[in-house]
Amino acid sequence: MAGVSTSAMRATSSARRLSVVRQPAGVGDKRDLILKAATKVFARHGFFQSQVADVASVAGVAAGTVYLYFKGKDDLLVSIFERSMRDVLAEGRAAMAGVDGPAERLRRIARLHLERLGRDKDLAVVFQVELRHTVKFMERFSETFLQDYFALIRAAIVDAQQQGVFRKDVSATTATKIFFGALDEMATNFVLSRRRHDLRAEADAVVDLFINGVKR
Amino acid sequence: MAGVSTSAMRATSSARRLSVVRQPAGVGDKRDLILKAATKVFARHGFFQSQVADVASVAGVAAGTVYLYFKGKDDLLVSIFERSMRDVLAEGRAAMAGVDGPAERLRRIARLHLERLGRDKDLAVVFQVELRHTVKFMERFSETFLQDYFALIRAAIVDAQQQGVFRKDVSATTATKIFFGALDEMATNFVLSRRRHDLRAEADAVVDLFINGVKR
DNA sequence: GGCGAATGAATGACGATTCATTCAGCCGCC
DNA sequence: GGCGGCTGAATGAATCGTCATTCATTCGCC
Repeated sequence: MAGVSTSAMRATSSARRLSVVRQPAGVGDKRDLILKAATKVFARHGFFQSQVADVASVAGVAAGTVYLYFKGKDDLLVSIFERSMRDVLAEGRAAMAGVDGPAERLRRIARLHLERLGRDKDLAVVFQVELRHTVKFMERFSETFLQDYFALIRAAIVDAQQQGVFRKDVSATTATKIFFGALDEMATNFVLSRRRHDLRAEADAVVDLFINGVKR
Repeated sequence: MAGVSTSAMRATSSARRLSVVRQPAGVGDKRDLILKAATKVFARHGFFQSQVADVASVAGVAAGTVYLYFKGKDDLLVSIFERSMRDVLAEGRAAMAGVDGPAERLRRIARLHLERLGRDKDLAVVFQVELRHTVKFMERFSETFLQDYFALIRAAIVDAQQQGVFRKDVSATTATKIFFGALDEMATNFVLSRRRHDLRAEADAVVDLFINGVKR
């Protein structure tokens, strides 16, 4: 515990070099540090079983310090969510630019989706499990993140339909849910299993099946 | 509240008629009553936000009574899960019997899956949201229920592959996850939205897309 | 010396669980 | 048939632990 504390302090102070205003670098770093610690702790023990004091100690700060950066325990979860969400959507939109083939677009989304979660398992656990604690929370989750994310997928599908590449007799909305659902299940499976997963291959499999079906 | 209490007592005592041993009928009823109340309360407020006292009061019993039937709060959740699970699997297996076409089998599973959840929204909420609180819990969930449920789906797919109706170049396991994931997302969507859903139609859409894909 | 950041012990609330007590039906005895 | 006492189910107020949060104090830098 002393070790964690010490290294955390070293990290903070070294990041503070040469800035006139100390806020930006220092504050950003500590906020990040706490958020990262919270992700880890929540992933390992679950949100309700985690104590703020644990998060603080993993971050190498005192319990009270958490409250200098966050409104409360809930705010930690919300912040983890919002930060990642911003990144995902930005990355997703960027990846869409300049890609035309609908199959290729869906493949990009699928790979991005699974590879991002594959990169940070703690984050994946928080997204697949901890963020779904409450209908209240999930509704909020849906209304912001999913809304936009679904729109991204849906746009690719609608385009393909208009180009005559995809069937027009399936609702784009339904197809979107199915595509997302398949990806989400892959992610959950990855989170729950100890085996290694070739997430890129799984992403491709989802796209293949979504487009071609299982029929011979 | 007095009303609830009274009717609960009436139910109990009326069930007690003419039995030499009073346990069986009476106990079963009260356990059920509490379990039903727990489903409702957990669905509305979330497991961690729910108090045992609330569950008790909805069931029309005193807080302490809950502990005569269940080991503790967790046990309520686990029991809801296990009871439904038993039913679902039995119903699923029964529905498989005597159906040959793989498409038809999948359709049966899909309809059963969504229609069951559609029938009792509180139960649906508990299954889609509350049962996924913790990686620990989800692992348990996976290892029992999903294991068997996946096997049910997988068998249908493997059969179809062997009959030459489905492609053999996709892993049956992967296909199973995708199929389940799609259904699960439909269910979650239903749980989170206020709109009415034609769950039978959605089940059919999932099967159609799963088999034929979106390609024109 | 003064300032803001950080600390962490103390507080207060909350809620799961317990258990001493009540209650109702039933039995055997007179 | 009626009565006192037994049994075990049910009660719910009190207990006990557990944290989230606060805030008086300290720290370290300009």
